[in-house]
Amino acid sequence: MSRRTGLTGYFVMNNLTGEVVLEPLSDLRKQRLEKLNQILEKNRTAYAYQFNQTDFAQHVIDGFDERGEGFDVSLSGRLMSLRRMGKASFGHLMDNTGRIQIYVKTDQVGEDAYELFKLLDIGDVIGITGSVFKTKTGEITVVAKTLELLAKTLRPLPIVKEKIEDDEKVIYDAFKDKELRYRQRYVDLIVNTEVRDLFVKRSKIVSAMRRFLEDKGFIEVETPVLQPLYGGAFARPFVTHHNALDMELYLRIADELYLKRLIVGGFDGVFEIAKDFRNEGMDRDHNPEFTMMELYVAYRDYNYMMDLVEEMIRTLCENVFRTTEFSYQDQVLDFGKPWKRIGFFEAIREASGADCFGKSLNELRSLAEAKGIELEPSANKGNILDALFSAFVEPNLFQPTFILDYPIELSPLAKKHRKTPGLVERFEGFVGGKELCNAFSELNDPMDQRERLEAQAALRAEGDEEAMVIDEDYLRALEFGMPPTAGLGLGIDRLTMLLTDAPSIRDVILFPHMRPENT
RNA sequence: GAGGGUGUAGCUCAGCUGGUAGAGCAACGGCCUUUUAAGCCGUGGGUCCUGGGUUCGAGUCCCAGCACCCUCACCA
Repeated sequence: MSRRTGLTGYFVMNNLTGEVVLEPLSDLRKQRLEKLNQILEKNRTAYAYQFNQTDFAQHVIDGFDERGEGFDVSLSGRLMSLRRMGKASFGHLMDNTGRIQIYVKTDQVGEDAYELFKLLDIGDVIGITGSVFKTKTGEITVVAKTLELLAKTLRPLPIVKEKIEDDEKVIYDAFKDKELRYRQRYVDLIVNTEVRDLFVKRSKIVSAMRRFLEDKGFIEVETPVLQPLYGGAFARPFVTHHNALDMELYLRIADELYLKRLIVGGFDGVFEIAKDFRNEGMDRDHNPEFTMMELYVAYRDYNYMMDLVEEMIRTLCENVFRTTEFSYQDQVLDFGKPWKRIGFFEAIREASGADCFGKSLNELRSLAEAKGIELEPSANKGNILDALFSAFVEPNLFQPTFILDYPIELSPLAKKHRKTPGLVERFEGFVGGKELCNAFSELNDPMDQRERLEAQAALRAEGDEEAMVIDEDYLRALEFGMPPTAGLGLGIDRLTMLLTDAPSIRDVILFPHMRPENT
């Protein structure tokens, strides 16, 4: 928070302490404010109300061959480069579509407008009208007939100079400090066009997914973010407080239990694309809030869901990217073929040589320890299997793979396997070494579900903070009868990482979580 | 949580075994009406992340802290 105090400094409040201090202005900022004053003397305002642009940079360039020289256009955008030569200047204007060169000279715009132009800085938002021509070096350019300032920048933009050499864009002194880029994403987006492109792709991925699901007849719904009980995943929640009700509420860790209530209610196919919140560690694959797509379909099982995931990802890749092959961290991913399918125990056996199926807790413990896994004394069967899987199998699952038929201990909401006791009908999809999605034939037997949640409650009582809590209303819903149902959760952020070759989840989240800035 | 790395001008970075801070770009002033990393001449610009300590003297060495990055651990 700050308010302007003339030309000597700003009063700035520290967001953490509430302390207000006078922060002196850097010379660069003093110069900008001085320019603003000069502009105001001749121009009334430096912040316009509107501008009617008729064209966009890229369209002007693309349409040049057809429309020819001398075509009149009006454009608005941000001034991104400036080459002044006395009474004439070149620069580049960047708008929503791209960059185009502009040419401003006194005898075209008039002296008043040129005087104003001299006070502009890189980063200023302007509107121009003018006609299109090609310079003698062959660049399509708009020569300005009128020029107005739409918004003055008071802070210097990190200048990124670029040159086209052999059709390759060479960037000099890129704005690349990761901390600044994440904290001031608005600057990152202005200056680093590939960042902007990535988030456009993310948007297209989500809308292609939505279109695919709607075309299948599923409907999009919204369920509570603020929940009196949380469930649907193993995770610690964020806790908040409702003042009027004077009660604790949790930010959801998953949509699952509410969406299945809707299947009970008679919807045959529902999905939700929304934020979940998990109060856990952060790393390159985890942000405390992240976007999940969850889908539930009545009368189907996990076999149907595997086919659907394959079809959905393939269709989405074709529609958005026109390809099913993606380079991810120097390897090639292929979403065009059916995914590899392998059983959970089989995968562990293949990767580690340990045959864990049907073993007792003590047998599992010695198997794991023989393989060099360190275990908490309190580790249960689920923990040990999970540890073995994470250590030996998960890092090597690069090509799209479904791991299926998990031990029942790891999956309290999944239906028992129809053939093999001790397993549930569940699969997880792994791509690029990451867990991308998780699905099961949903447990719809209310008595079985109660027993499994009670087992979770027992774990909780022993100190497992991530074990699930018993949700009586959910059990009541199941007692009204839920059709056989297939359910899926798929991480949108991770999918975006894979399809845009992003190494960190922070690169696909516009405003990733950061510790507070210490100003 | 552990280990490693980074933090210097608006941006990108130099700065040796300790001697009071530098470059390129940007900015400011001057010249320049087809330039494009425009050019030429000139000028200014710093809480060297913060706080302690050692020292005659600290950007540099020591201690503590903060932020970010990487690896590992934890965590579905």
